Amino acid sequence: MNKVPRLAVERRLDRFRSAAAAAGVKLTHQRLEIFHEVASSLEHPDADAVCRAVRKRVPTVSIDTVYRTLWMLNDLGLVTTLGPRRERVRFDANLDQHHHYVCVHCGLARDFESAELAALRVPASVQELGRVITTQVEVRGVCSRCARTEGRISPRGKAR
Amino acid sequence: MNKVPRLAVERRLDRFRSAAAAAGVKLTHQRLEIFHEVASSLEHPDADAVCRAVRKRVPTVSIDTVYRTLWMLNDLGLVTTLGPRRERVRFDANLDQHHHYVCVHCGLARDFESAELAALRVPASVQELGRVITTQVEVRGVCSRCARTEGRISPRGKAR
DNA sequence: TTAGGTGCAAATTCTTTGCACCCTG
DNA sequence: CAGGGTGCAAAGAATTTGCACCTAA
Repeated sequence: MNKVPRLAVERRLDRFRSAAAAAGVKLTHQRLEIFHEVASSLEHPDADAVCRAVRKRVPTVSIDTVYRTLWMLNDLGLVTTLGPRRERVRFDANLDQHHHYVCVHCGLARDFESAELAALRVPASVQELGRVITTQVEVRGVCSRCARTEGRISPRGKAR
Repeated sequence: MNKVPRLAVERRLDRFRSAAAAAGVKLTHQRLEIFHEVASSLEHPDADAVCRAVRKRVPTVSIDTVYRTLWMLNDLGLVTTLGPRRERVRFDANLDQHHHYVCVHCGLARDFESAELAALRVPASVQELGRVITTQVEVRGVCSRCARTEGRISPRGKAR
């Protein structure tokens, strides 16, 4: 349950300040606290966890501000998401070892296999975290159909 | 937009039939159609897509039966999920190339880095699908804390 | 000052659950 | 025939949105 090194957090906050200035978004107390929480945590918290943590310092923050801020940070490229990217659960009947290519624009998903990937082993640091059950590669990109359709792609704009 | 080869679908259906018998669950018309839909699709459909497809053949299936069936198939180990595993969106402020270890039991997530993984390149078949933006490895397992707590782990039982 | 940001409450969306009837084994 | 399975309707949970007031720049 370590923390992100102080220096790294500072660097991230600085990056936020510049990005905010560049994008013309305001640096509110709430936003700084929300970003600080994500930037200093190794837990990859969800919105609710961020909200609860931030409330210790800003008791009035609301969950909707947390969501709005996190997605804004995502749009600014300052945070990414783990697991669901605003998608629903999807099911997969392919039980063979395989990996996924997912289009961040339309959600298209395809399996792929790779002997090279199948051969790789996870580093020792991972073994220390616990037992390993599966190892999957998730490649995110823009599928050729979307690339054709859109002049410019926003990895997560208004589109849902 | 190819299909899963007929033979592979048959094999999957057979596996379902045996697993169902072994687990003592009934092989209803709905379940067969639902599994057939997932087993023959390359799309990794979500519950709603499965429901719509199945309704073409069984107009009365309800979305809740689809959900119940899909999770049952998951519990039987006949399907897996892509992306969200019944989790919420989680945020990550680490912008360096890294990978994730996620405990399927408690949801603990940790970053890890690996020169070996960073060096690997995706197969050509993936390039054909579209442009690649990120490549991340997701290792799923049971963290040591959960392994200690639980005698036996169900990768997704009642626990939520 | 003033446009963008916040909190509140209400709306949405996705998913799950209770229950009475139905069908597989 | 018995007990699990299904559909319906309603509940829940997570996330988003409309709006009036607030505040950083």
